[in-house]
Amino acid sequence: MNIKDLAQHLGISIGTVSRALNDKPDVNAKTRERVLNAAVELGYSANASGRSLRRGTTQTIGFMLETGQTKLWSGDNFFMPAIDAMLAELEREGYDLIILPCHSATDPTAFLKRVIARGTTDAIVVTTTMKNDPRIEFLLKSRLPFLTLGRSSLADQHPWIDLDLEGYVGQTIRKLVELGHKRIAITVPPALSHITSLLRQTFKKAIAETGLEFDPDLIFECEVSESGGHQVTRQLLDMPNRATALLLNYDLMAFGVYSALQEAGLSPGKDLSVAALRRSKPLPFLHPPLTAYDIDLKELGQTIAREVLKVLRDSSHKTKIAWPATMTITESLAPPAGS
Amino acid sequence: MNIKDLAQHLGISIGTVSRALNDKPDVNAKTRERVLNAAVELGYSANASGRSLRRGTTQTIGFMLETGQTKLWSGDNFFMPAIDAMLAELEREGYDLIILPCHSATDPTAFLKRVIARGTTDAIVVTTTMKNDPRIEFLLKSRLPFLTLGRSSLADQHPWIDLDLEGYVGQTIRKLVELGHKRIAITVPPALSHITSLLRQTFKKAIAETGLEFDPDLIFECEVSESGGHQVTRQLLDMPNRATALLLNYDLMAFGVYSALQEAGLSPGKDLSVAALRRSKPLPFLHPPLTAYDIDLKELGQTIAREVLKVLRDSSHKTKIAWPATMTITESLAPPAGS
DNA sequence: CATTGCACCGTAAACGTTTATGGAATGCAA
DNA sequence: TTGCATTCCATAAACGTTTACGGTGCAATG
Repeated sequence: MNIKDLAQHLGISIGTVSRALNDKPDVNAKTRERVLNAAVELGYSANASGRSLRRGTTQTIGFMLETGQTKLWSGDNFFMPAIDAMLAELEREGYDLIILPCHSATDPTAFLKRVIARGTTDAIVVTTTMKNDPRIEFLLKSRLPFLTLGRSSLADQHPWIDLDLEGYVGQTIRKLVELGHKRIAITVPPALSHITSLLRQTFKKAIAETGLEFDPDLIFECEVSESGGHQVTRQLLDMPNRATALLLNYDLMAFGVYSALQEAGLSPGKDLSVAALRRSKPLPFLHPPLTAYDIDLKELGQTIAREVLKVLRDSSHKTKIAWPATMTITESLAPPAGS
Repeated sequence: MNIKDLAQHLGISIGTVSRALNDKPDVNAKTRERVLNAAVELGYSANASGRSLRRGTTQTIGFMLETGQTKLWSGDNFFMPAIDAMLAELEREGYDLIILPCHSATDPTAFLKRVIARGTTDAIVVTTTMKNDPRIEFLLKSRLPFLTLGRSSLADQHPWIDLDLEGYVGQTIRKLVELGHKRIAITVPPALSHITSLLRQTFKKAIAETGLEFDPDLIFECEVSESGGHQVTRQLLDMPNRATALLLNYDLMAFGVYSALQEAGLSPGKDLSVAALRRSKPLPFLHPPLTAYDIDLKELGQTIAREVLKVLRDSSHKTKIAWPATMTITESLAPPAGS
């Protein structure tokens, strides 16, 4: 089903068919209608290769995903609701979205290089951005518009959207201090990730701003999982001058935290205040429910879509968005035991 | 960076460059080497549109995903490890994989129609297959090779790979009967899904085969979530002649089951045997650990990739695979309380 | 009636590849 | 020397679009 077939079927030239389908001038209203009807009737859609070869544009946004990653930005079903929202937003502007999965064993930069050279997308959204990310150096040299989810060390040179972790940390700590806590702990993922150093710095800064004393031993670098939470809690409980509040960088760790507390005859909230930076999943069976930040993934997806289009249309546009979220405070936060 | 640029840079014709890059004959060994070196040096990859326009093939497999779906085949991070394995397998054969997300509000059949008409992929993998699935009727009429994950009512006419739920259910029930259980319950998702009717039939058949009496009241149609599990357990405990074993179609429901049991002063395993059909996530903090089927997602991904290529190369090839899994039996299965 | 302007349409070039075809150069046998 | 096969390469067509350009027919205008 070519444009040629369609033209033949209608008894007109392919030029006219193309103009009719693309809302160009120089085509009679009746003819246009005939063409449009025939197109839906025969199920014609312009061949993607032919069109983009001629146009020099694919009308497609790429969303690069590294399979085998389970960091803050990629894990679980975090992306699905955001992608759903992106799709709706992009469709209104006539763009498609495809997800480009990069195999865990292939070099992400080489992968990007091929994608760009082949011209499969007009712009690209990059996930799981790392602090020193070779992909970004490469993208900056290329001409392809891109937007990162997460910040790299070159954040000032490229458009990005990131969770406002600084904000979440600061707000939580202020709340804890307000409740009377003096020794506050935090978990951070193992070194590689940009998040690790960001959290470390932010935590230190936030503690300093409240006038508390900063103790590096209260930063726990640990596995991002349920058992990681369990382990950290055991460590924490064994400390001589132990913390009275714990800030988790991943909500599911709370399972481990809660169970470790129970094993020690302690209860969350009362004996140890617990909060998480981002709620990745509703956890209705944690008692008490967990204090955490709820992110509006739908709105986030919309924003990602809008911003990537802005960058696409104006390459000088440098989006920099620290994404806000609202903390839902529950009984997992309480004044420290002694007070 | 065209093939023309590359040819000019080397001082030879584009025809020779193309032949060199594609391992065709009629090109001097030295010339070929020069071309290949220049290609990597200048970062040349053939433009996708040009190539596939000429070749009539995109060397790409599509993986259709419906965002906003959280059924057995799509939810959570189920796909990621499988896709990772698919990528590795496809790469060896020179194929790429792209994920095609379909917005929750757009008609999946129309979406497919566009994808096919535009010729974006050479074959397609369809997920969240439903019992009466209009997508499949359409795909059967089209010429595009496809493979479904899950079975439709037209399963005998198209290639599919599906979880061997019949096997899992049968094996579990035999095990329970062996332990002495006489009244066994099962949960099924709300009606729409193919899985619902499949599970109903399979359950009935498996019960009959063991010689037990079939009681339709022991099939609980409920929400696929933690709170769904909670609700079902409450219902179950309130029955006069209550079941002594419960088979969950979704492992995370176990959170709700366990907590409802505890609230009633009962304990999982001892007072109610609990098993799940598929372990979607390790749940280290359930005590006792949950009996469930563990699926080898890596091998599954490899198989999906291999089979879709078979279908692509031989359209008469009709893959039909009920995917096996091994049950890990724990103390969540025990003889019924009275025995 | 001749001229002009306009609305509409067909023609052909171009996008970046691949590949069938032909042709130049070389080597070798007669 | 000629003839012929072989090796290597250049040329050009083709894939399905879009779009600049020119052309036709008709109405309006002088």
